[in-house]
Amino acid sequence: MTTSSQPVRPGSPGKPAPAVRSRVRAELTREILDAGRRQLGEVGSAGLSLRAVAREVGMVSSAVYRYFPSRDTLLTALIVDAYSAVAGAAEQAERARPRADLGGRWRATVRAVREWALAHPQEYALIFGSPVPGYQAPPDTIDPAARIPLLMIGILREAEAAGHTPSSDDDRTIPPAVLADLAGLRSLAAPTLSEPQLARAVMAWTQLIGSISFEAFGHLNNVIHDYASYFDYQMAGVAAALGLPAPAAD
Amino acid sequence: MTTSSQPVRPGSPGKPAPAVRSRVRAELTREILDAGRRQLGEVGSAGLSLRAVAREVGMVSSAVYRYFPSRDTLLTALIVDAYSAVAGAAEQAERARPRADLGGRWRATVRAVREWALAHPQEYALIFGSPVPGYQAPPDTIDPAARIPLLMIGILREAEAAGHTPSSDDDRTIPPAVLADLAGLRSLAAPTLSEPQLARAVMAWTQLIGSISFEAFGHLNNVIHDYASYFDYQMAGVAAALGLPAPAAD
DNA sequence: TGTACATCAGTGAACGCGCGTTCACTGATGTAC
DNA sequence: TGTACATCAGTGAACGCGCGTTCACTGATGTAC
Repeated sequence: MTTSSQPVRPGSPGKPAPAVRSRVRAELTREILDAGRRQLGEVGSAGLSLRAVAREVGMVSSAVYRYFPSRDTLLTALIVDAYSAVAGAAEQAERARPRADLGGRWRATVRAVREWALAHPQEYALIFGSPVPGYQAPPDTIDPAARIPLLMIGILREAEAAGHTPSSDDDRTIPPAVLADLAGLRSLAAPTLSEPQLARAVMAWTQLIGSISFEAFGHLNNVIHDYASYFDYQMAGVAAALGLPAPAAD
Repeated sequence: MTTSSQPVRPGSPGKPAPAVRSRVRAELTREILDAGRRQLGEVGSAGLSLRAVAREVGMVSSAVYRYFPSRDTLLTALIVDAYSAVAGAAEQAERARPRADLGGRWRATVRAVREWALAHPQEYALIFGSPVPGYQAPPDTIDPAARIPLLMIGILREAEAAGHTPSSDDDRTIPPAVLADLAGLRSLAAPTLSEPQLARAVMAWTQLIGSISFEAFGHLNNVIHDYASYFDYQMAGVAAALGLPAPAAD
């Protein structure tokens, strides 16, 4: 979606420069997206304007239409990019922990999401805030949006395989309608996890984004001052409820 | 904020109609706000326009300035109204349960918030979604925004007085920075609640709004289909963690 | 009760602005023979 | 290697639109004597 032209290796000296044009095209596409991202940071998604983006890239406004056929297409590309960026940050942080440190991998994941959100507030708002009115997210956004939840579920599956499961203090019976939804999710993403554990996972995901949104949108502004500590405390509780072991010492 | 003119009893026949003008003014102020609310439902907060509101009320656009000195003032009034509306809905639902049914009062509160959000998605997005870019919420919004959290804390205080406290399975030590913030909150709002319980209360508030936002903004669109059941299940877990008794039978 | 003046609500025109999108065009880059 | 043609990127003008806000004005409602 982001770059629809074929990738070209920059320095292949054999062939006589076959795709100068397409290389330039890819570069400009990226420049436009970068400018759009900067725009987003200043005026938010509803104020994103093709003309302002064109101005920043140094083009005339109509030229942008060679790259994105409409404002909504550009917005979609930015949304996909944002999902990919936050997922990439989370995956990278998670990968940096030793495989055996399941608690540490979980913590690295949630911390990375929070840190990315604070570093890119408008991009975060674009994907996790109110939907842009009149804009319908195309299916292209589904896969990138699923990466973080899948990453979290992956950790839980490994934890289960390693014998880490929640203490069964929360053995409420699950209503049938909820069970049905969870069964569907299980068949899609996590055949080995139990329904109660899957329910906890979905709630953990909700709680992660809910907490970051409260911080980013200022809803606990005069209540919690050291949000990093509060967030860690909150997420440690979530991890414990999921049966994850404490993180290894740093 | 909403209505700055003095209330006038419509049918006081003694005095010779002292304030026809101010009564008309109050009515028109309300009409403008209603139109603004309708606008909001169609185009979202960023697209809210004074001119469109004026058109809907049947005024010329400049006439609106007799009632709201700028677009942002109108937006603020709408935000305050939205906070008041959702808080009013929650308080009313809570009040309808028998005082002794602490679990039922809690459940009525969270359900009322969810139902109000689903019935007024754009107003919900206005107060709990991404902040309107370039708009700074004035202090007028703080009190109405605090009503629901205070309602929830009130239930917890009564529960504590009645001997309902969480089973101490979550007796993690709280980091000092978090403790300090919670102590500040306690002195403001809930002198009798313990810090761990206050922490759980803040998280419950986060989880409530996080869950409703996930539903309203479509983040679990193809995962949870029967969201009402899922929401009840989730919130029952939160209530149990807070030590609240199960709701009385309906 | 009646008149003179002050207050206020609403009008209509105008300001300067930015927006998304279309279109005919120029000139440069690539391709086929 | 050289020429003829096709493709493509970017230009500049124009379209029709809606926006927030200001301002001098008219006429109706209220107030003081």
